[in-house]
Amino acid sequence: MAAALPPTSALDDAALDAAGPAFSPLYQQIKALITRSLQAGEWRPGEAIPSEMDLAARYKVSQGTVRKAIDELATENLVVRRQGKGTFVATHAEEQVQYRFLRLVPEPDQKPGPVERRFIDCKRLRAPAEVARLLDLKAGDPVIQVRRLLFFGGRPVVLDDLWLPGLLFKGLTAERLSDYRGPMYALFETEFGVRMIRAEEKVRAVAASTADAPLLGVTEGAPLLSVERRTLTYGDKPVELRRGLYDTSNHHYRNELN
Amino acid sequence: MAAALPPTSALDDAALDAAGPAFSPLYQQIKALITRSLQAGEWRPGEAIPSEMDLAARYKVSQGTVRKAIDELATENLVVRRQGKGTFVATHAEEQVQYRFLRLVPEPDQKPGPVERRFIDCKRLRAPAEVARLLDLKAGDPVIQVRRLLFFGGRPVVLDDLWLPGLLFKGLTAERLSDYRGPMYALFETEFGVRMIRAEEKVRAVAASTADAPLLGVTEGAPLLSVERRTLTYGDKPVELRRGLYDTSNHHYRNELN
DNA sequence: GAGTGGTCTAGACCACACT
DNA sequence: GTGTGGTCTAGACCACTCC
Repeated sequence: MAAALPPTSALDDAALDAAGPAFSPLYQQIKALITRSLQAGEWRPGEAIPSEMDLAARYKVSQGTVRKAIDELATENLVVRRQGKGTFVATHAEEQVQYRFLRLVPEPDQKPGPVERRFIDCKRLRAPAEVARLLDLKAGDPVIQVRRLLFFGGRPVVLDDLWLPGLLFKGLTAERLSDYRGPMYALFETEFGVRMIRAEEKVRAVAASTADAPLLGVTEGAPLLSVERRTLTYGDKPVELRRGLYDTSNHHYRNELN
Repeated sequence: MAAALPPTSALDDAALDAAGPAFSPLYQQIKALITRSLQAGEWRPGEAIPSEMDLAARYKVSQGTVRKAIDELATENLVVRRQGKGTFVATHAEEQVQYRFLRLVPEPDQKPGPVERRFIDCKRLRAPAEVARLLDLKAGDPVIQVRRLLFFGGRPVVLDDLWLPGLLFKGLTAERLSDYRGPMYALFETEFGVRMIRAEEKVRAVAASTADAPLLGVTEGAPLLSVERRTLTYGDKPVELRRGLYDTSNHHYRNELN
């Protein structure tokens, strides 16, 4: 580790004046360095990162220290370890489950039918104050709004409204969304270099509005699950806002508590 | 480790015929042994377990192996590590947050008022088929049903219905529930020796029924969040079934996706 | 067989809490 | 000071994948 400070090194007073503890374990520093390389695209999604021994040599630390750093990156789903092969940059493209963040599952008695998508709208507009605030933008900044339906077994179940920062997603059109095979987040990752890392969701029960009810094939006022998602990329920077309306007649939102 | 098999030890054919891989890392075996002691109550909730060095000596393995076992137990919230003090058996009694499993949070504009509880009912009955199935009981086995309301800032927000295996919770009465200060799971833990480890929840949007609406102070048909929880103890044994109805006018169900 | 991640060990030292 | 968990190291061997 040439650049990083050893844990016990003295710091000048100016550094100590800065906020936060002027100390972090070596493996945390290594983790931060690897994360920086991931963010900078030094290794592309799906590719292998250097082996633990290589990284240990690069950063001048022991393999065990690199291992602990990678362990944490793996539990945060930034990388995936595969014994005998290497450690790979996580991707939304080659995942076992289609939608990593979608917690909606069919009731046990339902047949898991095929999933279809229909993009209703994709337009550019100026960010309303609330959207701007949640995306860390200024009100009036360009944003892209996308509206789409998800069908399970031929029936509409999810109505999604998305807001994306216009600057990050230049050139996004309804056509590109429709043509792309695979999860939307995989397209964002490969075409726009925006990697969805984690998300926060707020779930509520709401009544179907006059406008939304026919799209989901429910009666006006029918109870729907409202799922507001704020999706973050590296450094907890928000890059997507999403409001989903779920018809939970034959599906439910599944969650595990630990 | 006297009893546990070394990772590479040969097994006779009968053992190989049994389902599952006939191998687990040493630290997993240690983890299982510690878990067994936790389950058996060798150390009570809130108490410290032996130090890593002591456990290493007891099981005849290195401290690092014990450490890895405890690390996993800590991430599963079975124990809590405190630097300089020791490792402690997790408990619902002395927690920073009142309700570890309750994901309901007030809207940002709401003042977080005091939480009050009101127990409406606590009766013994025979398990309906569905309840029995989910609790791994036989239909007709004795169960205890509890109904209660949670108030936030004086207003009813959560209506809970619980089903508990009658054999595990002998002597549970509405009075004991009302008199107890602290989370219900803490009472279960200290009075009945039943430790809630993790849970699965199914969330849906439903319309308020004629019977439930007045309890929550909403109009009939108003959209409510239905939260079905199945709570598990050691060995993933189900020990509680719970159906909550949440009024999400001023609160929401919060979730983090990774 | 070579290379990768996974496990296990033994020992050193650090940070923290109690006494 | 003593004891606890937390970090870091160096080396050995195992399990898996691919050539």
